[in-house]
Amino acid sequence: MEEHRAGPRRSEQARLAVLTAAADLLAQNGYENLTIEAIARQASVGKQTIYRWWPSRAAILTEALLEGMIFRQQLAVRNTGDLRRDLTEWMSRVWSVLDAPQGRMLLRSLVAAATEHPAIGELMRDRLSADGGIRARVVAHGDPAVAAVEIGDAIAGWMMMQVLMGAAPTPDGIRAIVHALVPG
Amino acid sequence: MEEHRAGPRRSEQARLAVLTAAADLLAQNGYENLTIEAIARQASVGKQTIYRWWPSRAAILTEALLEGMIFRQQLAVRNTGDLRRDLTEWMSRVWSVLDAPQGRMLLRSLVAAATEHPAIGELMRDRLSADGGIRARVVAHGDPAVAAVEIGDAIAGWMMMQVLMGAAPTPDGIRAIVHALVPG
Amino acid sequence: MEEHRAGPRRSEQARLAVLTAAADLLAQNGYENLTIEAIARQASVGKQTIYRWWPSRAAILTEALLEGMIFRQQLAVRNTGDLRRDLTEWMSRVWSVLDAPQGRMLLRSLVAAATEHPAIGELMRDRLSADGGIRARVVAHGDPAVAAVEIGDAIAGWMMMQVLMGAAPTPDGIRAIVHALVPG
Amino acid sequence: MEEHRAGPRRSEQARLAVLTAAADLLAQNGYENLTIEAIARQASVGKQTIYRWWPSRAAILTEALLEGMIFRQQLAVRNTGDLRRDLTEWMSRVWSVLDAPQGRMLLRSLVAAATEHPAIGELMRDRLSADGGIRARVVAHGDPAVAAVEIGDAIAGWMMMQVLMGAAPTPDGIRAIVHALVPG
DNA sequence: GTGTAACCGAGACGGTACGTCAGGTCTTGCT
DNA sequence: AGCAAGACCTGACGTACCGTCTCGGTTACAC
Repeated sequence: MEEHRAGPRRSEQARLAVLTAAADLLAQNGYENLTIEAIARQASVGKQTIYRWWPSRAAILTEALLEGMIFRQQLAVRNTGDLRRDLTEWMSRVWSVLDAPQGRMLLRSLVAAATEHPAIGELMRDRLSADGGIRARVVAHGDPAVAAVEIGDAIAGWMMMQVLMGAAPTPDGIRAIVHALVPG
Repeated sequence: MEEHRAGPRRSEQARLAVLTAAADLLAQNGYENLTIEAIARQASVGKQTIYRWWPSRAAILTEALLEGMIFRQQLAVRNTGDLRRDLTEWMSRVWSVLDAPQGRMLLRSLVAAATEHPAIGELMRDRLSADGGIRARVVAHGDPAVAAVEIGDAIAGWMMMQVLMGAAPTPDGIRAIVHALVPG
Repeated sequence: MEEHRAGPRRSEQARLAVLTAAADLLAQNGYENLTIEAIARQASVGKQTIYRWWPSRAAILTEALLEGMIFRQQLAVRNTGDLRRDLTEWMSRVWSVLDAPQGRMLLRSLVAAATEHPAIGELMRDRLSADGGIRARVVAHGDPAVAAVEIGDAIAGWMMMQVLMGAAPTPDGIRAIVHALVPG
Repeated sequence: MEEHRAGPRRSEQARLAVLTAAADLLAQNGYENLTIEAIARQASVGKQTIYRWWPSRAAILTEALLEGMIFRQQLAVRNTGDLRRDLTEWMSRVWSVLDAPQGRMLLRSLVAAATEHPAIGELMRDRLSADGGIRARVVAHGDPAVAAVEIGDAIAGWMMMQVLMGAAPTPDGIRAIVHALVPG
């Protein structure tokens, strides 16, 4: 049975204002400088409204990620039949996004958030492991299902590693990792 | 020519006390709760002594890593002739270290620190990419030099990814990623 | 029209706790050793609560003075008809207060505070210049109104001077200054 | 018998540099902002040299006062035969000195220093109580010796009071206090 | 309609940590 | 042994946020 209750329901407007503000501030200042007070200020929302609905900074970001307010792009992997070429091309596109003014900061921030909240790690993996039908193609390629998952993680992990080291991945690097992971 | 100056020199005792305290507190409380004040307290050192010599929390950790106060283990990759088996065995050993009471927390903390300080990312890569002569063996295996580097990063990145997602890597997972990266 | 605002009001309890703590610590340790942190600690109040409402140490003392938490005594000048005798007697009483265990320290502290905050100087003048109807009597005595003010300041200034020099005023000294200022 | 000792004697150059620096900084920044470190820096002197020879900030100022580095002016009271006129004229001159750019700050600073060190109070009294032969003239005027001292203190105290209250003394005020203290 | 209970914005509260400044002591190499 | 330089530990500074709380105002269902 549903619980019936008087009074107003949760304000969708406030919820969206918070998520938007959080996403904006994250891109501008990085995770370390993302404070609840700043989010409340930017969103013109009382602090209590935030504490009422979200248990942590990371929870806000998780929701913002799920709402598509961060990493909005749905980068699909094309299918030309050549898996290596498709993956290489897809990774290049992902990198061009991350190299945009605040892309690096954003990814670094999300990694930081993930250290506090595994769910964010999973969301990042999903965004960075080229999941659009790739798995089936990897399996079709000859690798068993379990390897398909691991290969996705390796791709995502490799990209994270580059960002954490402040490295700018070269076309050669991308080609090499794809060749190593997906034998022609 | 050396610069000669009168007056007291930097206190090696204070330096080591700070690094030790930082390493201990990191393992106990995680990076988010690692404060300069706590380090100073634990090390019986004035805050100013820390601010005089280190520009940031992350810089302290970098130095502690380099001094071998964190991840002390020198996990060598054995050479039985079978690269896949050697790597698999090495990764399992690394994992058993990370699964020790504070291993996971430590790695997560270092990832968080790396988001603020790329040098820490590089140090982690070195510790996690099985660099002891592996590169030569990978090259001997048929992959070009560039791929050897990328494969190392992929291994390290994959492990970081598992930790961030809170996943406990299975023997199957390890075997799969090694198979994917190092064709028999 | 009054300004209406939602939200919590200023806590009177915190305000009084701060003023009381400040007065106590002043009497115990002197102005030089009166720190905001000690006041906050003693009053069980956050430092920010102090900084929110008072711009300086001296402002806290001013308010404490006005609230009668320092120099609580309302030392009235009696009127026996003999102005010289009344003033002499009043100054002796003031001195006995200042000679009490912490009286000297308190006055010295207030002088120190006054060097940073003229308003405290004015409050001290009021407390030390025997203003209760004296002015009218001085005027009635033959001195013009302006001189009445100056005579009050001279009395207060003389007492401050004695305290600053660490001197213990003698009955003779008091009698002499009263005679000099108020011709019989 | 004199104690013979090896090694260099106290450096007069360092001593004067410290006193000069202290006097300059006092006039510029006020007593509250006069720090040992700033004096050492300004005087190009090691902190230890200061701590070796002076027990406190106030002791430095006392010595600087005695050396005539502060309130250098020797304001003499003239003798035209009219004591009231002479005192009034002298006080006006003192005030014009105190009203010079840093005069007020200096006096306020000295008062603050006196709260920590009675000797400074006495030095100020000497400078501000018109001691040059005035005492004899006051006595000759008919007041007993003790009153002469008190009258001097009252003059000095009155001036301090004006400075502490941030008041600008008017010619009328000066005339009034002189008339009150020195009956024609 | 009218309670009434939960929502909302604002922001004060007791705290913790920040990064800086100065205090007073100690150490080093020079003169 | 005095000196300039400056590292050391200590502790206060004034600021930024934390997470909790208290206000007045505003819905929106339940009676």
